[in-house]
Amino acid sequence: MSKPRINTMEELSVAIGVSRPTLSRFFQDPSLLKAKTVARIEAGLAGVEYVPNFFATRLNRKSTGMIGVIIPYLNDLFFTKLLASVESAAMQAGMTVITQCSHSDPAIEARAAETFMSMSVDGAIVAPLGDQSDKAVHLRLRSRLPFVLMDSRPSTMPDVDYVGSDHDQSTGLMTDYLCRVGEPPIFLAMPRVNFNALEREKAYIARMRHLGFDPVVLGAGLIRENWHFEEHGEAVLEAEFSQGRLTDRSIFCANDRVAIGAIRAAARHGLVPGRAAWGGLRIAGHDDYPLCPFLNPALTTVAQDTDAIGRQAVSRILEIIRGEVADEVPEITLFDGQLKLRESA
Amino acid sequence: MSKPRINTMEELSVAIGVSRPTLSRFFQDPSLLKAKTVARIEAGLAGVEYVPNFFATRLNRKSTGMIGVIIPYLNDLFFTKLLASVESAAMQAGMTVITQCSHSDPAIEARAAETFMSMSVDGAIVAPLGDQSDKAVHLRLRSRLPFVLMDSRPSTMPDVDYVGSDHDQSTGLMTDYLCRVGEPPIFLAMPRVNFNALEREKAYIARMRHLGFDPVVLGAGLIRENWHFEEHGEAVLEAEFSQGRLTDRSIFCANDRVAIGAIRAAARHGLVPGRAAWGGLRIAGHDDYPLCPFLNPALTTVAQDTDAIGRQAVSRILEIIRGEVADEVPEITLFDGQLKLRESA
DNA sequence: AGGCAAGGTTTACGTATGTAAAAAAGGGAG
DNA sequence: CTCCCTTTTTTACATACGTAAACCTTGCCT
Repeated sequence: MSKPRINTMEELSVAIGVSRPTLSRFFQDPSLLKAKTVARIEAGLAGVEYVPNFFATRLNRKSTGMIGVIIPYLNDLFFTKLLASVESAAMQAGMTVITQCSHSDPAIEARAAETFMSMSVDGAIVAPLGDQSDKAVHLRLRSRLPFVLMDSRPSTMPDVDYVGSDHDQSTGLMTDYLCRVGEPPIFLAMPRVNFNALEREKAYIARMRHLGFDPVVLGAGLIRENWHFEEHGEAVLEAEFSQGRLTDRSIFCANDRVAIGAIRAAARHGLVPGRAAWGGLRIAGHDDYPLCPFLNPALTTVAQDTDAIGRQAVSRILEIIRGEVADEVPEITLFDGQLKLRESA
Repeated sequence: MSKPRINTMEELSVAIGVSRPTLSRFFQDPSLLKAKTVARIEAGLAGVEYVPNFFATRLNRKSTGMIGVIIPYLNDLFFTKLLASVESAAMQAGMTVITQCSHSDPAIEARAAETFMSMSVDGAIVAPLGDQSDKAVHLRLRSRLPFVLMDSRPSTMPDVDYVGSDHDQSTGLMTDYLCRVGEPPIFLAMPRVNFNALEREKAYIARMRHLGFDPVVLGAGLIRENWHFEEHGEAVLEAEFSQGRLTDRSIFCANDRVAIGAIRAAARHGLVPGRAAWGGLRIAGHDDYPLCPFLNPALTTVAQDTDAIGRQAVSRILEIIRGEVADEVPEITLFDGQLKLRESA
């Protein structure tokens, strides 16, 4: 019942009665052939089990049609959203995306980079780890193939193509809002797993100073460098609330997952953050994690435009691949954040 | 300053002064060579920029050392946890994982399968879509290479290797618990995006009958086939609560994301689910989504052992790859769920 | 010194396809 | 019917490495 299996183009050519080079052209671009020939090949193909060999195909081509993406961490909906956006844009451009997750381990990140070079991907989009990232790996990758950083970047690589959010703007936006309608906020820092952590902290401090308030950063001391953000947020605020401190303050969390932990800590102490709530406690986040609207209370936050970031990263890497860029002129694209006013602040 | 770039093994062999076949053996297994030779090659390699060509390497090998994984949806922490577990197990076995997400689109799933066949992955682990999945695609993949289904499976493929949770057990566990300490639960169904949705529903009904209670399934009518689970849970219960119905009942949600929406709906009506709470409303979930402990109230649920599932899927595919199995004897491995008693029920 | 074994080198062929150039076939117009 | 143009086939070579067999070194042992 099953179709006869054919392993090589050679076999296929005798089975269909068309020459192998013609088949080769057919698989690359059927429009190069006469409609009649195309029909004949397609008919033959329908009665047969054949898949062209990926490796042989790419071996002797200039372009592999693949773009490699490295993300630092999988169990975070922010990165999955970003990845989905990248994949969608790449697919639309006819590219195959190879994703590797570095699992917050520099060694794995390096191995992924090695794999990409070995596979001659047409370009690489990398969301780096923080200081742990081996800069030499990024530089080596960049020297070998089109390369763009995404989501966060080291301050030591200011001259590399980069697509991300404007954290001065987004953090400023939220700081402004919180100052305008209530007590100036305290900043609840996040683990320093990437460069954004520090960038947002700095942006908050700068904005507060600009507004004439004293910045206060919380939780920077006991920050462990891991991805258990909720735990971190809860632990820091639990320590405060249990001493009766901060129960009527405004708390701006470095990201939504920290804020989720913060809200949890508040709940354990019978506190309900939110403008209308009794007591004056407010909690805000950053990123617009998909679950924000469903939290209790719904989390006020500032959204990163992950869709735009993903699309722009792909669009930029395609430009570089196609050589449509002046060399040595890296492009930095920053997207604005958008205020999402909900219940918690 | 940068090292001279070398593109082929041939070039490398003249640069180092070792024959190409020797280099080939070096890259595959240095232990085949004398320590002195290995040292010489490594020294040469250190002064040079060379990465073996992935495609050429795999072209003429029997094994590619890759295993392909298809997951249906990225923006769900359950699948990312599962994927992380698979990747970790595969890496430990020295395999490279190629992940493709079908984005809940059968066409993309088919394309991913095609890619895997084309790349001659050593085996494929597939978490299928629901009824939309093209069964022919799975069967074709299975006929070509080692294949195991993961997480959910169609009832029409009972004779295929499968690793997942025992939903009769897990759903029964929660049903038992809810019946024992309170009002028999209503079941809040989830969108039918995969086969687990229906399987859990059936398991609930069977267990309720067995306990002598009348099963009641909610939300099965307005189920849209998409992954907006939280929205679904909130909408269904909003409709009930706003009519004053179900406010003192036990509600067993088909998964945690539905439960998150359910809790949200409750909160909007001033209801706080939980055993100790006033009113008697209880809400429970399924899966142990990573955020469960941080919800307000913390969600009582039954955990799937994603780590075991991922490891077993890899371990099984490796068995098949190595031919350590009697043919035609598919293995079905189901892991037990574990009750996670928290606050909401 | 001669014999022997281990490790390396040479040589040659295989892998499945891309690609280019020359030769042949086909089809339409005059 | 013949010429010309387009499409396809033929032929040949390229891609980067795996693999096997025969040959050559080297060093050790007797």
